Amino acid sequence: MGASKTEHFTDKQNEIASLVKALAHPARIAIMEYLLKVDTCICGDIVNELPLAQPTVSQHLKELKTAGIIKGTIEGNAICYCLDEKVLAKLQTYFGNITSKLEKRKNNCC
Amino acid sequence: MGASKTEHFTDKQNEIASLVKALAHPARIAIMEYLLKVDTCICGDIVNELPLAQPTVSQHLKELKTAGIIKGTIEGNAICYCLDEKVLAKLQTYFGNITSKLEKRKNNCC
DNA sequence: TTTTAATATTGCAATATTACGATAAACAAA
DNA sequence: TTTGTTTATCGTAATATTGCAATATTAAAA
Repeated sequence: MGASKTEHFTDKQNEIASLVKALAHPARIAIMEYLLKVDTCICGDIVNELPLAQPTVSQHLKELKTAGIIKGTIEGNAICYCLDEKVLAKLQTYFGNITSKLEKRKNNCC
Repeated sequence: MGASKTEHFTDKQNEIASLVKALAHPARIAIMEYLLKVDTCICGDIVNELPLAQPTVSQHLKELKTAGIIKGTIEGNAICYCLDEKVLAKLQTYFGNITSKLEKRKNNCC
């Protein structure tokens, strides 16, 4: 086994799980935070920012890109990366709905 | 390898990554949504709600519990599960900060 | 053209995850 | 006590993830 049984869940559940999975590693959280910090697209120095070898960083970037969290456009012989606002807004909305539903209910039985 | 190099990242980055990782599977998203839907602690029928075998569900519940997303209290010979509002609020705040920072910057160069 | 710099891909080893049958443990009910 | 119900754990197979050295690719610069 080892493969998730995605076919049994709703599209929305699979979508959220896949977005969240793309961020389920400290290196990818760090990449997102770095792209946020520099406050612009960054062309180049992502590898130098992380305590990981270049192929490893490249792999993490690929996962973020595949999930849609970041976008990368070729800029000369470097690549310009930035965050996709829409996709991150999706996550914010999702967790916002969850906590607002939880706040409304005040029967905290546990 | 296969093991994440968590020691190279900040505590906060590791914490968020670990929370997010606990939700990085459609079954665990489904469990969270079910606990939200029933609008109370639920004692029992989580296994019946999911298209997975009982040991598999038990394992997913354990991961959610270890990460702190859910709490489980023994209730007779059943177990009463519910969401931990505080932990989910942490995620909401995190993604809220990210999107609000992204919205402020209007230099969308990509 | 040759060199240099930036990024991607390949291949592989170590480890983690997912899933479930079998079984155990805990406890209520008969 | 025996039985049934609920949940956890063990063991194991299949698959995925993580990390990096080696190498390839791409394009600017010399």
